[in-house]
Amino acid sequence: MEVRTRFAPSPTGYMHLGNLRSALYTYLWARKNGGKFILRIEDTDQEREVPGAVEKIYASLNVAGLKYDEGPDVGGDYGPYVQSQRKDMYLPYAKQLIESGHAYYCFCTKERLDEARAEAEKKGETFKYDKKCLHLSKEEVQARLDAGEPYVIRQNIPLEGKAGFDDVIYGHVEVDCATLDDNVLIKADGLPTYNFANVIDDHTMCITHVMRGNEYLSSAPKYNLLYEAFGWKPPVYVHLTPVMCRDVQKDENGQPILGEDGQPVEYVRKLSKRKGDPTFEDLLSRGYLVEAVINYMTLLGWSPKGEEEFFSLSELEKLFDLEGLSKSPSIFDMQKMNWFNAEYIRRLSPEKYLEMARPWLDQVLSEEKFDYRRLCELLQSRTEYFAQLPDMVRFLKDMPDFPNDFYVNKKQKSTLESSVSALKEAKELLETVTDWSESNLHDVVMEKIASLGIKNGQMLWPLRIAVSGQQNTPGGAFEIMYLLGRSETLARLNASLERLV
RNA sequence: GCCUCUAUAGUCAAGCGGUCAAGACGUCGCCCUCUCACGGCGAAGACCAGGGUUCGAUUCCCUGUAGAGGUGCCA
Repeated sequence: MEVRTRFAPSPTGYMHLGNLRSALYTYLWARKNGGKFILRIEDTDQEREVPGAVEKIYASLNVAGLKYDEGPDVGGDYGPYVQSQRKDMYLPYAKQLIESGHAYYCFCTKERLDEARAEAEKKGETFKYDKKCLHLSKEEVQARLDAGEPYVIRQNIPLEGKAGFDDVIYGHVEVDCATLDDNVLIKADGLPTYNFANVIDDHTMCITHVMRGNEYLSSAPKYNLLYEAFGWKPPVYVHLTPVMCRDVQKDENGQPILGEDGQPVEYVRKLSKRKGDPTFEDLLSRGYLVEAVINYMTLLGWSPKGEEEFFSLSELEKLFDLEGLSKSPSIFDMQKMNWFNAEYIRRLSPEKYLEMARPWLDQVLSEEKFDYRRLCELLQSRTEYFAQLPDMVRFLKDMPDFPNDFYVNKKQKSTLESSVSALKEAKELLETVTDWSESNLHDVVMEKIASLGIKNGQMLWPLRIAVSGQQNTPGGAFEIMYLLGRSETLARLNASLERLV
């Protein structure tokens, strides 16, 4: 049988990284088996509808390279692929369940239920609907329906016995029916709840593997009861762990709460856009590479067989398996994300790097004044993500203020005094130099160092400081001087020397 | 509170009864070196606790603890 998987987000906001990873695994499993990957939009909650969110989903899947075979904007034989457009499909199935005694009409008002819920909570009990409407006579139900009274349809869960299902990752999961509530299947507005729609849609769309977030693990037994009631074969369930984030506990003023040891109290929570965690789009806009994000996210919660950890999407399509999925939530590690990205950046061709770096360099420099090609050679191994670039090169445009003790460096045997004399020598020498190529600068300065009989660091360290104003720079003194050009270099050298004497 | 799931270094994780308990990020040290990176070499660092089962448990079972999820006419 053809494998059919689906990614079924609700259009409530952005593509966060946990969602991206679920989509990724779902996509990979379909590809691995030569099956179909389907996009379905779950928009049955009209109140939470966010305009433009659906388009964001399309766009994100598109840039991620997760091409779906069926979906709202690409069509397919099992449409529509938007739940609100499938509205009329659900009621007949619900009525079928009513006929077979697996569901029933309920006329209880929200107010009555809220009260009961509050009361149960006060007593420290779990609220369960009391099945009041289950015991209504057929005639009464019909009469109230005819009178146009608002109603919902509830699942009739047995009072006793067990309900369970089999999950590829978690094995057999089973609960007592007594702990399960009679969930609403069809809401008063006529739309199905997720609890109902997922079963109907997955079945009618012939989904073979239901891969979805872990948050459905505890309600899956109820869904299986529904499959049984219909006499349908349940899909293969694969419940995926969420992506977590470590954060510090804050009080109502946003101040960190300190523990007994005086350290902020940490806790683990799901990645959240609202709490400032990056979304997929955020990472891309900061200059992370799609391939790096995909690679890292895949490995966060899944492990391949061997030692290799760099994979392209098409390699993953062959390699991916369900066995390597982990059971416990994993914490998103920005440092490792950065490392992966830096690694991908280093593997870029110089041309590609230049192309990607250019807009970021343009924010502070201009290509007419600076040799971008040379600059990029220096920058490539130092870039974790492109958004770092403006800060890294700003000193080339404007000479920063810096304290004179920058010149003092024990390891380089550089002191204020040695710097003054070295810089004087350098100034004298450089003023005579006309061939401002990097190699010539190197040759003449090294020659001078040799003739003075000093250590390289005693000349090169202060020289680099004097023309860059920074202790750390991408590249050394020769590279910086070359990039700045002759007149700017000499101007900076003079100014720095003046401040020193 | 109740229900479900999870538990190997700071993080991601391999392991699936017998291992000196892989590997990667991060950290630290050394080398390279005019700085920072890159690169090379090396180091420190883990089986949540207590009971079982077994000749032998990180691995299987139970209990506890901790964390996560659920407990919605949200998904």
